[in-house]
Amino acid sequence: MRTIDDMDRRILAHLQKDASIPLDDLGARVGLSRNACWRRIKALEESGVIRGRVTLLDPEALGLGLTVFIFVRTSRHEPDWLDKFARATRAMPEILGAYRMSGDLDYLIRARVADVAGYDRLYRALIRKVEMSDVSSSFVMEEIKETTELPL
Amino acid sequence: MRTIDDMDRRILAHLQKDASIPLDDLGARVGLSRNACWRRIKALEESGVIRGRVTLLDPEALGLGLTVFIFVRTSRHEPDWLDKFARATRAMPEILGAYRMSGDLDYLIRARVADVAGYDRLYRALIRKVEMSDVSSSFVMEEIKETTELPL
DNA sequence: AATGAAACGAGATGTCC
DNA sequence: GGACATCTCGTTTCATT
Repeated sequence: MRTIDDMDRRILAHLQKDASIPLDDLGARVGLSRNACWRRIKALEESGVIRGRVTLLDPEALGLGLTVFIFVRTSRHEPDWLDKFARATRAMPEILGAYRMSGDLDYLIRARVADVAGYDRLYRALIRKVEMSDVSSSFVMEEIKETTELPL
Repeated sequence: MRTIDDMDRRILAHLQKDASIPLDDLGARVGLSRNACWRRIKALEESGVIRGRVTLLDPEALGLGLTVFIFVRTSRHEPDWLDKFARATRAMPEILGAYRMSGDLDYLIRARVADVAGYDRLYRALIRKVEMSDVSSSFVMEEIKETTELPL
């Protein structure tokens, strides 16, 4: 794996905020020439530090005004169950995140839907696909922070 | 606000996955000329549907192997407290998401840290900044799904 | 081994029909 | 939607330290 130095971090910090910044500008900001930047970025891509460049959309504008967290407990702890759960959540586009947790909570799901009716559809589809003993949901009233930027 | 039709959705679906796709390829995939694609994208940017283009990084490669969810209850419900909480979470780069919730849970925080020691530092920094009556955390054992793609 | 200057070429941008 | 001209910017080459 590539050793990431301070200059890499500075470059990544900028790219995390805005991937469409020209190499000239980026170089000027971090104090490097255009192709020194370019070489580092390419190396970071090849080593897998950079996962990709994506376009971020406004959920509100797309009619996805409601974020919901779904807390799941299950009595079934076979690997088979996890497999089914993983396939189900990955196949449902409303589900943005799914996590197996420590503690007494077993699984946590983060999803985006239009409204409460949309949540209900998601909920029904989910329990139809995977057996769950205890499901409780909590709606996001206010999104205080939401970022894709990792701490560097 | 702009009305988003089916063609817009198809374009956005591709851009959400990969922002660096050439306009020619994008046009071929959705069945539109490069020019038509370009015009739509520009309109979607100006109307705010497209928020921006960012680079996604690999947390593991950056030594951020641990995702943690922090559940917060507070006895203080003045707008002043929320203000302080919002400023604190926004200022802490380890915190990727912060939400005011419905139900008996008051606030939920999603964060990325290196390890349990890193979590402890974050926890201490947080309670030093904002008064909280009840904080409990749960660590992510397995990231089953994590995406920035919204359902279209 | 990493950098910078310069040249090259692909693709984005803007305008025409 | 297509065709065009222009120009920015990613990419390659090479010299330098």
